[in-house]
Amino acid sequence: MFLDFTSEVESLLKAALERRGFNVYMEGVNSLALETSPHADLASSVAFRLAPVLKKSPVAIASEIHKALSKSFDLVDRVELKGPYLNFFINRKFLSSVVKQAQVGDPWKGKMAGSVIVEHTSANPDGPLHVGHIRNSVIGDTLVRILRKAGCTVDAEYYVNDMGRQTAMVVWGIDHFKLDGSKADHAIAKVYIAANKEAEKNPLVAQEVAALIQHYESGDDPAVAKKFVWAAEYAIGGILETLRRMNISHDSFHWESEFVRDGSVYEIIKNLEKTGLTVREEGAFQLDLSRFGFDKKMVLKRANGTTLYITRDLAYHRWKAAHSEREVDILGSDHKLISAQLRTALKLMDIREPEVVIFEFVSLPTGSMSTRRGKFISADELLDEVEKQAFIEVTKRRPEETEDFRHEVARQVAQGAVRYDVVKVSADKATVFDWTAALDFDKLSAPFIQYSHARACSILRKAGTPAQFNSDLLTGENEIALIKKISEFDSVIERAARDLKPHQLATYARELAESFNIFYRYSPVIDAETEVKDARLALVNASRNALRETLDTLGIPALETM
RNA sequence: GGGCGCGUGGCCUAGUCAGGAUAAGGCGGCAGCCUCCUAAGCUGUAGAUCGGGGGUUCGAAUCCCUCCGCGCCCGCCA
Repeated sequence: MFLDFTSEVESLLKAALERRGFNVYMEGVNSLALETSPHADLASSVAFRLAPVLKKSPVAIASEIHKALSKSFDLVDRVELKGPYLNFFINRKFLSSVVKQAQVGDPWKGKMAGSVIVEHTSANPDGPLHVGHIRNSVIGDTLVRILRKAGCTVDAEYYVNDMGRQTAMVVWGIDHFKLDGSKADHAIAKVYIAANKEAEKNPLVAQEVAALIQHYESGDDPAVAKKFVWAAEYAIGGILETLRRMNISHDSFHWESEFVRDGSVYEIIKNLEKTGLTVREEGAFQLDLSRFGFDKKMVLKRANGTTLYITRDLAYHRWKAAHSEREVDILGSDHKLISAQLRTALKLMDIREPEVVIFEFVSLPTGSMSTRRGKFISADELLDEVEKQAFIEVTKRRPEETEDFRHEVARQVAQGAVRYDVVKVSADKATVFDWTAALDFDKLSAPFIQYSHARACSILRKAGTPAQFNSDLLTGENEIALIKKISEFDSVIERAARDLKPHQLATYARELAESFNIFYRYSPVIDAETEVKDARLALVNASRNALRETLDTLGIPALETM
């Protein structure tokens, strides 16, 4: 696929540069200055980089390189010299091999290896996921899928914050108010909000909550421990149900308490003590990171002896580092500082640091969300509404279908629409939640891509896949553009897996669907003359497979009819 | 006040990390395309001093400096 073409161009260019003795700039990323371009399948502007060193004009250098290029090509058709640019073009063999490879199996499966732990969602068990949380879940789950597609073995983990103040507040809330029997996570939110309200007017609540934390951490009261575990499990149960609605699941769960019970939190504290950077101030045990640019000290233990989230998280990260070759954390922008401190502390202990993907906040038109104040739009509500709208849209288009069919399509369209809306935006862009946009199923959305896939399936249902075909007959501009787009899947995956940027795959998915739709519009398949028909059917099959794999990697259902 | 992130047509966004050859999509606007494989589609058109200013460079949306605006953080919360 495209990576094969890329590496051939790289070796051609490298060999030519060596032949001319131009190996000055052969270090570093993209030293050959290769890029995709409207002027070529792959273009190099390396001549510009060599010009100041060689003291010659870029045009002259490009010309010399061009002359020095080997003439024996495999996937390259020709190299055109265009002023200072070297333009590489793919050949017929490449196009044919893409169509052929894409007929069966998963030719885009990457060659990356190694075990990766991706921690995502890890929302506190104090309420349902809201439209901000799902940015974490969708980015995380999409990265899990991308890394797997790239060839890695991935463990998706949920870190359950059962020891924090929020959970203690929930436990206190359950003791003083009634869970009302609504969906577990929503019921938990109600008592949590009520408890917070109570705490605002009654200072005794804070004391009781602190006592709960102490008892749970010391393990001296089995009844308290039972309450914490029950509350967290109850809330997480509801959260997982919501995640399932979005086609998201975790492979393993680690509880904060696990790292207290096995003593590793205390080992961490001991190890940090050895750095000589710890101090006791006002009774609290703290780590001074000022020499690394953090003006606030990192508190490891409260004055009352209990540990904090950050301390337990250090222990969890030590465990993750020991059980993987690469670890990724998905965190909201409110964790920027704390995660930087965490990485510094890990470095001090000589523990491998995680790669951290930070996403910016999702806010409401009325301001930022808050579970504690009950100010949020839940993921369940969003999914319900989107599904309702999708049902209306399906019914408009397929009124003759059964209600079951329309509901099932609506469910899968909604699932995709919600995921795509979230993943299509780069993580470092803050967004404002907008109902109108969320309920719009037009071009920059999952249904657009699902629809292309369904169209391909429809053709294949009618005409089948050809046993024999001659892909050299696929010479139309739209056909060639589509084949190229299909071939790019592997390079998109590799890049997204390396940079941890799932939105790049979302962009690719849209482009792929667009290419297919244009082909669909201009290249009739079923009515074409036999040989052309078979070749086009093969291309439809290749497109269907590429669309299916792309959707699958985005966690979006690939509907065969909609 | 300090740290980090963001600022691209009326609105939302890609491109920025690895500087290159006419700044790319969507929504909305206007004008077209269903005797033709699902029109959740396709085509055309109008609309951008890439937040402002300076700098580096043969070349800057992209790198550096500075200013402005917005977001997040600066808890013995997570």
